[in-house]
Amino acid sequence: MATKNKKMKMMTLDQMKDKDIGKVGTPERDKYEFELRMEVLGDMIKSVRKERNLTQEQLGELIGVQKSQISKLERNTKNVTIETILKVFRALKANVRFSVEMNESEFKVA
Amino acid sequence: MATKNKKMKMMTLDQMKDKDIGKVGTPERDKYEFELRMEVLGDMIKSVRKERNLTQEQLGELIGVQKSQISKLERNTKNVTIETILKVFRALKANVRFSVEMNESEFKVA
DNA sequence: ACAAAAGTTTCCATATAACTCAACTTTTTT
DNA sequence: AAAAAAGTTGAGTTATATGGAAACTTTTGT
Repeated sequence: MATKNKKMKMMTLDQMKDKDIGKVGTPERDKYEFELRMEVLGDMIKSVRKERNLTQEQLGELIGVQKSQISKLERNTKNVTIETILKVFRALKANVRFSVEMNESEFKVA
Repeated sequence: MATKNKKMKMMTLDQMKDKDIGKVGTPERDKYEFELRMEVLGDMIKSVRKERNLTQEQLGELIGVQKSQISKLERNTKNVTIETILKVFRALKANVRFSVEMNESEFKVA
């Protein structure tokens, strides 16, 4: 495990990538969340899928699409719609949350 | 203000709606974030736009689209792509974050 | 080293998101 | 109460996301 603290519930995707999600099998962790930047959404899907021990084909079956479609989503070959994102993560029993944060300072009225 | 605590940095969209974002002008708050559920993304855009004191037309100009397009986005007439979401919030100088949380328990391997 | 499984890529069709323009409605201002 | 500003709606166009099928490549297992 990359982190020292056992109370760790949040991790970035980079952290995830670093330690390779596949290897992490600590059973104490029954629920956690991690953030992601938009560009890495595909990696996000892949990570969660792996965590669920599913192949692209199996995930595809859950959703009702071919494995090639899953591959495309994971590899970010297209700009993706919200509906698709939700569909995928719903199948993976994962909740998606969006958050928006405003940095007041940076905005100047024209 | 709907909340008692001044350290409040997180609020749901429902809370936002309740108190009408337009009225909230407390200057102490230089940066905050709130979550949103997918279905209310349009409201999210509207709220942030209002916070920025922009009209739909002005926001449209920033992005390079007509005000009617902004209206449609705010009114959730369509399923929207990530690119569009990012484009809008980027114009509003707001950072979007997606987070995914897995609920281990709910998943059963078939 | 071979076979099987998993993942990727290309070509293609179809559905729909993104967008404009113009007319219309609602809200705000004076 | 009128005018102006802001927001909404509908019709139509264009770009592109979704998806399938099949061949291909990479990885994993034996």
